[in-house]
Amino acid sequence: MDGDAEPVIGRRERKKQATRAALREAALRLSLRHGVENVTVEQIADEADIALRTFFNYFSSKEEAVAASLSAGSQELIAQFRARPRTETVLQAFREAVLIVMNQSDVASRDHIRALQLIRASPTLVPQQLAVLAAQEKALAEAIAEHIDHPATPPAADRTTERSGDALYPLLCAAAVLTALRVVMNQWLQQTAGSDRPLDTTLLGRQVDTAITQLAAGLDRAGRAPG
Amino acid sequence: MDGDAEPVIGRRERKKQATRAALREAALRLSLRHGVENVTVEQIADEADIALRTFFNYFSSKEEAVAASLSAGSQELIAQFRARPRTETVLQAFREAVLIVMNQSDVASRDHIRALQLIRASPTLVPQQLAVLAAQEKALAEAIAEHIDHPATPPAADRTTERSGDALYPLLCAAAVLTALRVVMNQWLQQTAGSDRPLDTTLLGRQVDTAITQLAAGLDRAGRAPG
DNA sequence: TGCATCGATGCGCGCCGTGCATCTTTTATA
DNA sequence: TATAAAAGATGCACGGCGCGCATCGATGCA
Repeated sequence: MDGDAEPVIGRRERKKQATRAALREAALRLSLRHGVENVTVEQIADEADIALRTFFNYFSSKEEAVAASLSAGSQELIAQFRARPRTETVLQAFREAVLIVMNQSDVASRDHIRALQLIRASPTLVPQQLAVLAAQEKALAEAIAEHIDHPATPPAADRTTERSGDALYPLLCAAAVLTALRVVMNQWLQQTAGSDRPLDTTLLGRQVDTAITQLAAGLDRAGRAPG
Repeated sequence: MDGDAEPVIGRRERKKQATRAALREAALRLSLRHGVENVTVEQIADEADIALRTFFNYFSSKEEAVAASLSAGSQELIAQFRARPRTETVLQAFREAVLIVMNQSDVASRDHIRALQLIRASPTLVPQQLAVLAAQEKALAEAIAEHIDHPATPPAADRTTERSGDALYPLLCAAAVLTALRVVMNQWLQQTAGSDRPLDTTLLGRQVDTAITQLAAGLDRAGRAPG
């Protein structure tokens, strides 16, 4: 949320961010080159020209360092969702936010995609991806609650009986759409595996639309017709 | 899927399963008593009276050993879903399967709940839980595809253009309902935290219904009414 | 009964993650 | 500017982790 852009940042803070970025990028680069399993923390620290001990001041494992590349894009998605006008429904707003983030050809965005590709290639990182998503869920749930003007923590504590459905909605909706996005992204990454540069976002956009449409339609289906 | 019940099982296989179960139960018991962080693999092996080295022949970490208690319940849920008649819609069938599994007062089921409680208490295990869910997704997606009579791998490979929506559905639906179940279970475990024995499944049943109903309704909502 | 197979075990090694003490850089203050 | 305080970076050491390897013993089979 308030992650960026205090105008006054000392040299100390800048160096910390630089160190963190160097470690994050080194972890991603080496893991893409040699595979996550074949990279040691010491190699990552050397590549970034940082002491081994210092690595652990920033990340508790190499997996966490790689996953850090995901985190940025995740927060960006939440921010874009919050920027959508309230005239849009929740699912409409989410769709637009996804497309905006996808079409950013940022450096951070590129690393985000690369990290996702890496995760597809190495099952060790799947839990990390899902952990990032879990954190995203909480943030998006709050954003959704605000979007529909449903205060997250109602001051009146007496109506605890039947508001359970309403209290559930933001969590459920956030979890569902992020899960849908994950499924679509996985399919898209699978289809575009191998090709490096172009990254056809139009196809991804169509698939996001398909998934959100199905969610909005209720995604129930009848069983096989008898006989 | 085919995990159980060849009638002829030699002593060797039985001992293997016993060893695995002993390690799994020891890991869960010690973790519940002392917290996951404060338990070493050596303690688990000692508790189960198994050599330390042998532990790693079965699990690659204590987290994996604890998560094994989840896996059983997960597979049971898929099996119950497959057993539902095709006259039920996908979401109806899933709801019934969940309730059946929840009301089993099995020993395995009890361990399943205890493992979930343990996960809530120790963030180290969240990735493991999500990893189990990821595996569940794949299995449930296949079950859903069969339930709606949608062959997972159609022999005709020519219609690759517009069947993307249909191919997406099982994955999307499986991911969505399992995510919903996870959200509801987390809320329920939070509410019932502290009380050991009763485990009010009726409340859980209501919340599962609420979540599935919202999914079936499309879970879209309008933004805050302007001005 | 003898042999082949396979799991359990002990040993050793390299990596992981962290507490602690120290050094260096940055920031605040006189 | 000079100097002290604060905070991050680094080196060191230690215990746990995860696994390859060789060996032993139990099991299954002829």
